[in-house]
Amino acid sequence: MARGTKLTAKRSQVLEGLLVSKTAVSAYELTDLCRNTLGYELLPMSVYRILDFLENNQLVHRLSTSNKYIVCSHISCDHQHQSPQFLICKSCHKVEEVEVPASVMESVVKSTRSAGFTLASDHLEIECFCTDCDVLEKVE
Amino acid sequence: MARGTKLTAKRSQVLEGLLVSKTAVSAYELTDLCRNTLGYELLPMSVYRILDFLENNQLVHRLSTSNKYIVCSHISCDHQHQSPQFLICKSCHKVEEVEVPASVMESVVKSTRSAGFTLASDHLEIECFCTDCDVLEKVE
DNA sequence: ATCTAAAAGTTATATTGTAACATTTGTCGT
DNA sequence: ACGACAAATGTTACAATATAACTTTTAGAT
Repeated sequence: MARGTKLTAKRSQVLEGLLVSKTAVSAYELTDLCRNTLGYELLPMSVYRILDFLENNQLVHRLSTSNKYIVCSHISCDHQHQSPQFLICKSCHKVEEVEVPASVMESVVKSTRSAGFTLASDHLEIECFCTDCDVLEKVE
Repeated sequence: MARGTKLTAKRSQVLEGLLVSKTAVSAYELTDLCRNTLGYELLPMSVYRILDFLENNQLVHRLSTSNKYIVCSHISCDHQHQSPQFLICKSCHKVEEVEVPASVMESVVKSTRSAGFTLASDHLEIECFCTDCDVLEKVE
């Protein structure tokens, strides 16, 4: 792991919460999950801080589209991967992770650069509806 | 405009606020701007509702990455455009709009479909740092 | 053992977003 | 024009999210 890096007990607990969770969760949802399901004593403030740490150390992704967090799927690898692209259901927040094709990433980097910007995220987020929710959307 | 569609006085005021603003703004920022700079009587609740309306009528884009709003740049056109891609400065929220290359959009649609998802947004959002803020980031 | 920096605890509060219900306004048929 | 109905807006209260500021604890280093 990078520097400034100790995976303390509390941090492991939060990470465990994320590993247990099947969907992306908010800081508060994660706090509840850790307390109610796993029996850990944690307060939202700590969870926010720890999520910050975990994000900085590439252990979790923060989905800014939904303000939720999801564990990095390559948490146990030590080699490089393509950038992840998260398909996020707007309705139920189910998340599907796929790799961003290199060509797409190149295009994004290129347009970013030529506008004088620097890429600030390690992934792409796409707002979607999953199969289940898509049906519901149309019924309503 | 689409159905259910009346651009009332209040709605115009909110739209005017967005047109005046140089960066993407949150609902609360927009409320302040409308009240303080433009002298309109508006409450956040109304602004939320009106922004909803404006979004549904393709007059504004909601940037879910930052929960801010920006006026649609093609507000006065009647022809079709490529999907916009917003480069959003994480720090100062300056927004640059560029067109998404057709090939990129195809790829996104394709990966979305093959995961069984349906695209739910009319644009892409890329988190960046602009030139000014990028420097600051590195100094801190 | 003591000093120090990092981590975690604690409390309060700022910010953002919505629910629920009341009132006003505009549109339509008669 | 009149009443009826729907759409829009007003109003209040509150839920949910996020952070600031300060205190205490913990883990290493010397």
